[in-house]
Amino acid sequence: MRGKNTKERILKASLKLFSQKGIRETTIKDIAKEVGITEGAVYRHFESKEEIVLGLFKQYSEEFYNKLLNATKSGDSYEERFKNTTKAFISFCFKNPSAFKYLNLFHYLRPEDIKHFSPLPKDAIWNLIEEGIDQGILKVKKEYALAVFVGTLERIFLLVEAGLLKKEEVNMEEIKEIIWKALS
Amino acid sequence: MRGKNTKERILKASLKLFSQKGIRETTIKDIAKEVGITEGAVYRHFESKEEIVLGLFKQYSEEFYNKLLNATKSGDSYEERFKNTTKAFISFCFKNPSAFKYLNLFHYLRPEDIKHFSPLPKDAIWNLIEEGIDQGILKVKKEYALAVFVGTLERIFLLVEAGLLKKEEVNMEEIKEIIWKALS
Amino acid sequence: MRGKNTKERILKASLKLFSQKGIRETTIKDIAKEVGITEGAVYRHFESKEEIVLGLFKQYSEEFYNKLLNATKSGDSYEERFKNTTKAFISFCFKNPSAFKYLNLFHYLRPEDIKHFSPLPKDAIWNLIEEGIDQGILKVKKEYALAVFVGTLERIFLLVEAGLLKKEEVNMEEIKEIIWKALS
Amino acid sequence: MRGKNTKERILKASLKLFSQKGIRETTIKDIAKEVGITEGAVYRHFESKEEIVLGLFKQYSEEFYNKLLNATKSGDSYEERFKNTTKAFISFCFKNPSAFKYLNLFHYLRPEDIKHFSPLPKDAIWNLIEEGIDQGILKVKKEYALAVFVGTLERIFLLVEAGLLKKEEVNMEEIKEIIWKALS
DNA sequence: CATGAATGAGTCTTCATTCAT
DNA sequence: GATGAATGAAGACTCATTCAT
Repeated sequence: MRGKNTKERILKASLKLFSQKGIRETTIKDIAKEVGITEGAVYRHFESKEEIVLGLFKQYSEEFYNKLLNATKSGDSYEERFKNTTKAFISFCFKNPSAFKYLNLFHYLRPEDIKHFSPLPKDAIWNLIEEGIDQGILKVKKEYALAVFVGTLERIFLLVEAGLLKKEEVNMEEIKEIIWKALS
Repeated sequence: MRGKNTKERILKASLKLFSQKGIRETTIKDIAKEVGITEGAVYRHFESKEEIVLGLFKQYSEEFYNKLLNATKSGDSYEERFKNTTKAFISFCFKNPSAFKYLNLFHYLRPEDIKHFSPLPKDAIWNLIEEGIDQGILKVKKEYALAVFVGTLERIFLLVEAGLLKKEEVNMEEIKEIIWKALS
Repeated sequence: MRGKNTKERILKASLKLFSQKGIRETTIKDIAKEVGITEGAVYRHFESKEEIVLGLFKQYSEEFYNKLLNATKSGDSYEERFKNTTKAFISFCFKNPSAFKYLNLFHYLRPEDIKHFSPLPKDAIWNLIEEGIDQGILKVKKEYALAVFVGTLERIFLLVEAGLLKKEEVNMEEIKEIIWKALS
Repeated sequence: MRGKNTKERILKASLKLFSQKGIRETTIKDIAKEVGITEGAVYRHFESKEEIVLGLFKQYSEEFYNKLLNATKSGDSYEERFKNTTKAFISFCFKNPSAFKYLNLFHYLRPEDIKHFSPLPKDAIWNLIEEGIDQGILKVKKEYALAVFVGTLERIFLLVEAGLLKKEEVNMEEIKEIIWKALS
């Protein structure tokens, strides 16, 4: 074992580059260079570029899902659980901006691939919303609720990424209130 | 007649393929075949693939911007203008799904390229929102308002594209109300 | 059309190199260099190396089969047809030594691939032999007869190729007599 | 015990794989896996893949030669020695099909390499044939005799390998008669 | 002696672009 | 204006060989 954690380092470098430049635009050589090894070495750890691509999606998709799922369960009232879920969402975005960008990339570039994975992050939110509607707390069509929830938070993230909004200016409490007001 | 509008046909075919498969995944040969010409002929109308890519962005970005801008001006009250803008947004999405998907691709894959263009569709919305805030009608931070507006509508579109929401079920009136409630 | 008959020239060069060095040992670059083009150009004419490999097998396998089949039908007596078939075999070998070597390569390297092709050269001989046995002219098990016929002639060819026997010393008449004696 | 005879086990595994898939198609990793060791370990026993390739040829070429040579000497009459040699040939083929296929591979893929080795199996037969001709027992040109002898037996083997002839149906006595009739 | 990570030189294949016709 | 053959620079992947452990 010459390098330590090479597999992990490859995944990390891949995520970074994929989210920065895109999947097709990132070559195995780019990844190898970022890690500090040669192209061939990558293939000792992964059978193909596709394995890296899908492996990363699976890993972060599950991680995000679990974070959201936990949040949907933590809190005394429905509203608190709702709030915690928006927090968890925003929190994941900003702690793993590369991962979040990467996951979103799939909506546009590889919608077909997404179908093979479950559960997906949105499923956690979906369930939360359904529950809110069943209890009469949320008052809008569930698809609209999902769109407001996910769409708004994703855009907040993109505005920060684009430099149009400062990270420090992101006030989770306020954002949660806005979404809550829209749906209830 | 056959050779007429070849440039337009190339753009149309490119948009279709780019939005379906991605830019990198679409070759000049693919485009030529879709148009019914040969590879070399494409280069009689465009200097490079990049010219097509950016040309398309410019064209639809401007078209979308203009549609939105007009909408922000048409209506007696601010609320009506706001409503008309959401309608114009949704309307553009569903009439030009390829173009909308294509424009969004740039947020993830080529954020740098976007900066060279102005005005961008969001600028029209941005102005509308600023105005609403100045007049005390909208009550939230303008970045949040933009996030809710654009994020929600984009997600509605994506849900339809993904088959999770039927086009017929999209009720503009209701959606406008939700956004309006969130921001006012 | 910059070069003439490029496709044909690729096939010719491939056959030559494959039969000299083996299929795996011959690269697309080797072939391109032999033809006087670049690697990429090969792919305008063939989708893959495999297409060249199998295409060549099919082409010469059929040609050889047809030559043999015609020979099995030309002649008044069975013996004369038999003789003509040995002549046709030897004749094909020496006129197309590359092709013959190439076809034989498949017995050792790609026996599986052979199964997908029919008819094969040996089928023509097989039928001739069966007929001879049915008529009571040939007196040995048909598999043995095939082995003597094909094995002997192939070895004659290999001895010439190896420089152990001069082409001019190959006396078809005599060889036919030997085989005939063995089987009748 | 496990590490014992590793060299032999590598050779055995290599022969098996080479004869099944071809030399180029067999990787050091394949061989190592078959033996149950790792790639690096192979290089503790052999300096290169080429050393294995040639080592195997040498080993089995000599073994086959010796078997044939012994047979050419065992028997009271020339005819009996001739018969025993055909038996020895067939016997070697069927007891070591991998080795026989492997040796034959060289006729097509690496004729140059063969020249460096002597004696070769055919030399034993060559001498037997020359003797038969000198004694006036065999009546055909010696090259033809060699072709009939070796070609026929090799083809018998290939027919069995291809599943076109059952091993049980191979009657050495009869085959020897056919060859003898052809040459005497 | 053995491991298996890493190297580096290929190998097949793709594709934007050029250019002779 | 159009064709499609050819170029040339990459890109994904392979594999014999080396080497740190």
